[in-house]
Amino acid sequence: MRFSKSFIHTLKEAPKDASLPSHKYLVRAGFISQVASGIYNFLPLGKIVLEKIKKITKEELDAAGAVEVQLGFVTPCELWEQSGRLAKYGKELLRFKDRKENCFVLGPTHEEMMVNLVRGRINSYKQLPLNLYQIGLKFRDEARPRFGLLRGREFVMKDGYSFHADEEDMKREYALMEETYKKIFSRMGLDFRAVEADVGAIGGSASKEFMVIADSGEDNIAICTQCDYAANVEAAKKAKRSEPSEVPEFSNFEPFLTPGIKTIEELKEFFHIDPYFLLKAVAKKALYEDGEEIVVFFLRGDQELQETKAMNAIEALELEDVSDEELKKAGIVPGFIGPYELGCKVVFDEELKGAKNLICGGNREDYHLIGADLAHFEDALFVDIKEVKEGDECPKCGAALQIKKGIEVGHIFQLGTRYSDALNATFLDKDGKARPFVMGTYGIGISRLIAAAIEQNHDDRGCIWPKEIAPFSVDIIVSNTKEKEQLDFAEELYGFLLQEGVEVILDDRPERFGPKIKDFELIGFPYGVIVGKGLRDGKVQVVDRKTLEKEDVDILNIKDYLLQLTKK
RNA sequence: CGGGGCGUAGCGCAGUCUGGUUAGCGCACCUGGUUUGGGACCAGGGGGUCGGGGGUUCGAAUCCCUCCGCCCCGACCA
Repeated sequence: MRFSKSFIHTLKEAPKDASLPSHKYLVRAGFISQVASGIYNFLPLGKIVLEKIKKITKEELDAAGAVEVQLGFVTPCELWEQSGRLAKYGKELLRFKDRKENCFVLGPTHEEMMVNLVRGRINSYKQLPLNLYQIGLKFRDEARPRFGLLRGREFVMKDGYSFHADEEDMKREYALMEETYKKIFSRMGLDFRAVEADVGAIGGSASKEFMVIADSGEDNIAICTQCDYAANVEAAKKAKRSEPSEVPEFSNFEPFLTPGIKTIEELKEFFHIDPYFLLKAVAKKALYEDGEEIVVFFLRGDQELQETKAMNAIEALELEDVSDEELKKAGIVPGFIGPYELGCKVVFDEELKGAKNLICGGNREDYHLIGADLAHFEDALFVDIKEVKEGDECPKCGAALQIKKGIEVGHIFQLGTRYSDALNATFLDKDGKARPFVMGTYGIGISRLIAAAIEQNHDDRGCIWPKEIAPFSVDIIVSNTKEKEQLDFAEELYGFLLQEGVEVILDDRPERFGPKIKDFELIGFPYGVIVGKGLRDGKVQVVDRKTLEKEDVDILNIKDYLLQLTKK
């Protein structure tokens, strides 16, 4: 492609509404432009990258035996009613009516459509398994779209759904998809981790997220520094700790006057005790489908509550903070909350099972209880509700965990029969009995990957594209297009590389050197060839975008040099 | 949805508080010339419903009402 005819328009200044590097650079370099909140145009450069990502995804999925289809973007409300998601999905579903007053939604995901497509066509266990996928637009009317392509309302997603006769076969496919996803993201040159994820209210089955490691990520993930353990903090575990060597001795279980001493920090000072032996109470308001209640979560004093775990523990839809006033109204004494005779639901962290020699709140203003032994609460709910922190021990190997930020670019899920049940999609098994399909579902954020790649690979000059998804691998810069020798040489090199199948762009614009090299750096082509003054001495310069190092190359060798460089 | 901010040329902004020539600057764009290895220079030029509607006023980008859009923090969300 010739730069002069390519509809590439770079900007010197970033649009003011961009904040993240990927957003700024993708707009400045002319990859995308904003249409409305969370909706973007893909300009020629952006389109090339998008197609490359699609292509890699398709190749690997096809190789794994999945089959591509394309479902309607506009889907009838009826299906959503059948699955029960029309109400549940809420405002994120963009609904509208056609001229005949039929209700439709713009598909935010396609479980319903895909199940509907398969039911009636697959009738026998002999036709299973089946893995169908599509790469296409999704629309979710997000409350707050942001960060450019990272969280748009309209976005490109690959979504796949597999159908199986039994759980075991579904798990086999799930493992195959995990391997396939790893191949896909590796080919794209990304630093990523497959992490264990929260399965949430759907429950029961496993789920993994694929995270591109980047500081601007919205998810926190715990990664083992030694083994391959990695998990979203919403699901991360840590190894069981051994008790501190210094155990406090309490002769009795009794109330103790602690005037105005409320926080863990204050208690630690007051009693000169390791917070390990303090019982921390975190009160939350839990919302359920049919009401709400106050729940108190207890942890050791040196731990923090992980809200997603806590929410799952009591099967709540949501947890909200409670004010001191609300607590008092419920007869709870903020600052002095303990498990004894507390008039609400309590949950203990699993680490507290059988714990003793504790200090806990006395449920009475200015009193704590010392020498508490949780053996009294044997029948209470003990589950993992604590947040994993930097430096905690890995549950698999015991080495230190580190916490990093990640951008979720893929998610695989053992779905089970949730949708096939709801939509009555069944097949006949060997015994001629009708059974619901056992399903898996697998997603990749295709357009989000464009932004994620740049969040991970950029410097203060612009994008640094991984080679596999870069728009063009070589940018031939003609330093001065009025110098006939330069232009002729560049044209010849351009023709040669095209013929050799190298993805090359020729910067033949009648600009000076400055803007051209700036654009090279901003757009982030992997290699630049500067055809300029050095030509007199029989040299051109090759620039590596990543290192910004320049190397003089003899014009007699440049063709081989470039072929070598861009060879896959 | 709660809190904050913004809306003036394709992009970035000044002007608004304190109403008053023809609404200005940088970049980009067009013409001519010079220049040509790190976002050139000189001269000339084109481009504006000042987000929309309503109001106050002799007079509104500027004051008031209202609607819309966009961004940020949070809540939410795969």
